[in-house]
Amino acid sequence: MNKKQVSNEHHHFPWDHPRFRSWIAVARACQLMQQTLTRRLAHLDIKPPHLDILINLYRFDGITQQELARKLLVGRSNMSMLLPQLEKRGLIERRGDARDKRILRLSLTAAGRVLTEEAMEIQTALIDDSHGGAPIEDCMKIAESMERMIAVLLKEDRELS
Amino acid sequence: MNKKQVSNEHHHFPWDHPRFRSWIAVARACQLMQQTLTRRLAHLDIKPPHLDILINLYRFDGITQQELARKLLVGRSNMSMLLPQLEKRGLIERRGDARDKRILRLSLTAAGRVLTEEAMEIQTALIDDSHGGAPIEDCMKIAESMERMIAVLLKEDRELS
DNA sequence: TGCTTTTTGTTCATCCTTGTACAATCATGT
DNA sequence: ACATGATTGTACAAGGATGAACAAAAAGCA
Repeated sequence: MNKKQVSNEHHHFPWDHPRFRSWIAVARACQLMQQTLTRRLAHLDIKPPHLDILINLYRFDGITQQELARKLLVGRSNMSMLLPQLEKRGLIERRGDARDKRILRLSLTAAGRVLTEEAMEIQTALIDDSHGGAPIEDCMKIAESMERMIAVLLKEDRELS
Repeated sequence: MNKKQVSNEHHHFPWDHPRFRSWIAVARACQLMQQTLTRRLAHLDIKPPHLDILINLYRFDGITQQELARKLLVGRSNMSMLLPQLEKRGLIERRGDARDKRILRLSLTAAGRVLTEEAMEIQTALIDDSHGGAPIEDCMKIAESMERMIAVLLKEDRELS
């Protein structure tokens, strides 16, 4: 009659575990969010990965490619593929560092800043839309859970390197 | 001194909005989860997309490629690329339907079922690990929030078609 | 100083994902 | 029955992400 008995029955399928079901929902929501954001950004001719980059350049002017890749949880080679595109479009600038000639410091151009602000408004509008007026406290709770998970998973990452 | 005054100041940057910060955390957690799962599944020679397919075949035997693609929120062409691989490896079977010759009905082979069970254990273990003993009620609350978002975003999807 | 190791960014091959165009089959309406 | 439109799966080209191999530059150390 207690919890242990109930959970020791035959139905040990993953989708019967609350945590599993919950995580599947999170993953699907992320997926849908990406797809919807892709559609809403289409007229600006950028995609979510580009926006991630632009937002970080907006916040952290002069960041390096390495730091940027680490923040976005992607490989350095990914930045090497995407950043030249944004540079050619005149949205960002890459300047070599005087002290360390390996480093390229990134910053937004005026045009890049304008486009980033426009895109960020689209993203925040989408986030507000999709949350459908859910209470802020729920968001805070979710953020805490997610940040705990991120910490755990990042620790596993470090240990492998 | 009240909340309204505080939030009406100059700092209308997205990352000052609780919902925005919360969603970024969700997205990053998903990303990390995928990467970690990829590593933990490597020795089975499958990746998260394959596991998604296998789990759905495990649950819904005889599903069609179309239905599978819809459940996974991916395009039909994606299934056309991945399923032949799994079929060649002897993990799944594709049989034509008698009544509707367009349809291919999918099912797991014995080997596929074994591998799926093994992979599902890895995934549930990872989910449990990463949640670090967080209370089940929190997971349920998160699941509810995410499912509400999914409903909203899916509705926008339908309206576009 | 000179040698080794580490860090930073690029290049390349590979795979995943998408969208479009297409062929086959079915459903619908006349 | 027959023409039209919808649905299902495939083929192909294009773009994004990854990891490994690589060159240049810096840091550590004898």
